[in-house]
Amino acid sequence: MPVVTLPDGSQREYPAAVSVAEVAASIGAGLAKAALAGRVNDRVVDTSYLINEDAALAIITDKDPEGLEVIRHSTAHLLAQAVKRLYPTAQVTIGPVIEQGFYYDFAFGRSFTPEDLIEIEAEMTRIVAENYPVSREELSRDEAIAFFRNLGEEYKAKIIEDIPANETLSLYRQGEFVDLCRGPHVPHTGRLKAFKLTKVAGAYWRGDSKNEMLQRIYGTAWPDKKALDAYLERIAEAEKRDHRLLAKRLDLYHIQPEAPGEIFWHPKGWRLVNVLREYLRNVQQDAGYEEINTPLLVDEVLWQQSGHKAKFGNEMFSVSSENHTYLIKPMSCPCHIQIFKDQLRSYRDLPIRYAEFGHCHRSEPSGTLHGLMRVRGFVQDDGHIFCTEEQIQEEVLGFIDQLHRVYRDLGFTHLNYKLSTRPENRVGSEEVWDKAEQALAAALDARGLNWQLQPGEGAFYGPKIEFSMPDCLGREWQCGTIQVDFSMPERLGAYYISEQGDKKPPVMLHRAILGTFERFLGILIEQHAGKFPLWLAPTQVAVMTIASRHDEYAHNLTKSMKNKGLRVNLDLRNEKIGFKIREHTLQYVPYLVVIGDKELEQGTVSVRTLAGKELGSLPLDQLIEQLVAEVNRKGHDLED
RNA sequence: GCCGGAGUAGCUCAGUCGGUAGAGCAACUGAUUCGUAAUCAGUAGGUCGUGUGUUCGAUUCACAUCUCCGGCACCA
Repeated sequence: MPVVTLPDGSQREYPAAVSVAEVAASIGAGLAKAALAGRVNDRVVDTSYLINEDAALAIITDKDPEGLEVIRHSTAHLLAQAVKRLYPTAQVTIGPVIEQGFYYDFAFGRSFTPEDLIEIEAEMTRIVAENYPVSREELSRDEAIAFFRNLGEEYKAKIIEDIPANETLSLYRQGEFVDLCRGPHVPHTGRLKAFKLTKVAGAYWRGDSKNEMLQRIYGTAWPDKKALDAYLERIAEAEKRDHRLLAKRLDLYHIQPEAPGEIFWHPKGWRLVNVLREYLRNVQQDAGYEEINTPLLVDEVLWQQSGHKAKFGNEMFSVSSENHTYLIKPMSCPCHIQIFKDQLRSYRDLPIRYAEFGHCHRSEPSGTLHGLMRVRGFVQDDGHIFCTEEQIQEEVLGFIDQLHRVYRDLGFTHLNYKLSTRPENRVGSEEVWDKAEQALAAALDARGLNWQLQPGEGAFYGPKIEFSMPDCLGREWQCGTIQVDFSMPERLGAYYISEQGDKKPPVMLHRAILGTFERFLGILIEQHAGKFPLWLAPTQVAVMTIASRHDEYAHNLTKSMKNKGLRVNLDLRNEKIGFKIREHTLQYVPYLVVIGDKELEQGTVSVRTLAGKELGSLPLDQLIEQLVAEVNRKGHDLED
């Protein structure tokens, strides 16, 4: 006599074991129709699940996040069924739900083409129309292995072999198709109404590049057509923010085949870089850093000592001259240590903070290059803090605060925090790694930040906090970082004299706020969709004349504004004012100044904002004052 | 690096089932001196990513190669 407790607290008693679907039906026909799954005592189960003792139950529909997940998971099965019908030699492997959709990996003799996707999708629609019930059955592990071997599904059998022998596995059957799966799934294939296959790609079996490559098909699925269309439109909109497109339109940089992964910065893009650089100089100066500069080419001997050569030799560019091989620096830390150890340091000197806008190169694999986000030549806002163990906590906290200030100034409100811990390939003792990892975790906790652990993802010399942000399509990129390093100073023979008079290696903190100017600007462009706040905008003001008799006046006021440090573009072309307004608007210039007879007579300027708001005529001095104030405010709200 | 897709004028794209290519915008020239998102007319512009092969003939077919795009693996 199970008693079922519903989310509103009400209870229903049933004479015998009852399925989730039957409970839903006993509540109402609408709910029975909408039920996709059930949550029984916090476990998500099929609607066919039998409740035989007292339990809490929530009926899951497509309004619940779990419901959407079930839909996507079942759509992955639907995809696999369609593929098996059309291409019987394809073998199924795994088909998980991912953010916004799902994928399924197949082992198949050839690649799927975009044309195949259309046919597969049509077959999926057919299977939906055939409306098969989705049923669950259980098998022992060994039975399951035999079952899939018998079907010729070698990959599935291999997956099951990795599962402990005593476990019972569940299979899901819909029509002729059977797949190993934990579930739960929708009750009928007819419940899958809105899906789209989005792309094909290769993917390594078990995620290991030593293994063969499988064929992965990605798709997305939603409760109804409207939600699917809304999603597709959202993606299309997001793509318009892509920094690669905007940068072309705004004339910021280009890349060409002779220098893959290297940026040709155009004047306007370089202005952005310089604005950021000057801003960071000030921030770092305030935080007690001294700016230094170190060589681009350094003898490979140093990289051997530091450990870089052994771990990352393949990714470093090299240059030979006379009898030496020089490696182009992939980072600046060993060089900073050279400056530290160039004189005898005392504990009284610590912490020593060095900063460098370090121009580095890394020979990144060709397939990874991506606009400004992943390049081979870049400038890091690199910095190293040499300190004692006791000073670590304070320095890490100070850095996090400093980073937050910068990100806020630049218009970011949200970033993701990750703690990456010891990788397999590493230097330093376990004890030292323990200390370093704990120090970073403690700092994150001290600031009350929500962070995610990434085991094994740390640098070879130490763990790191990663500060990352998503691009316009949701791909995450690491920007800022701080890393604790107990090893490299000692490897390179850097010491200070402690209070007790003995030589000790300093702790080294590697840190970057932006990470690299290139990647950060990519994110920044997408964040603002190319419409930069005044203090960052490459061109802040466009001055345009109505007729050539206004040229001299326009020249003079442009000069006055430039003298106040504003970046002004003077447009004297013989074009109609509407044409000029349009062009500068499309270039996202924040302030447009129009000069005609009226302004000439009154000694004023007519001002219009990028958003199309007319500020009317005002004296030049007043405009300059307003703009300079806005620049200094760094775009923080006018209201506060 | 691996799998797949793509590369035609400065940009966005059309086209050629093998007979050396076309539009819009931009550029240039001329006219227009104009008040808040496109003034009009004309001109010029391409060894169809690169190389090799097949062919009477290749931008089109084949092979190789480079770069870009989407994933995968990588990311100090």
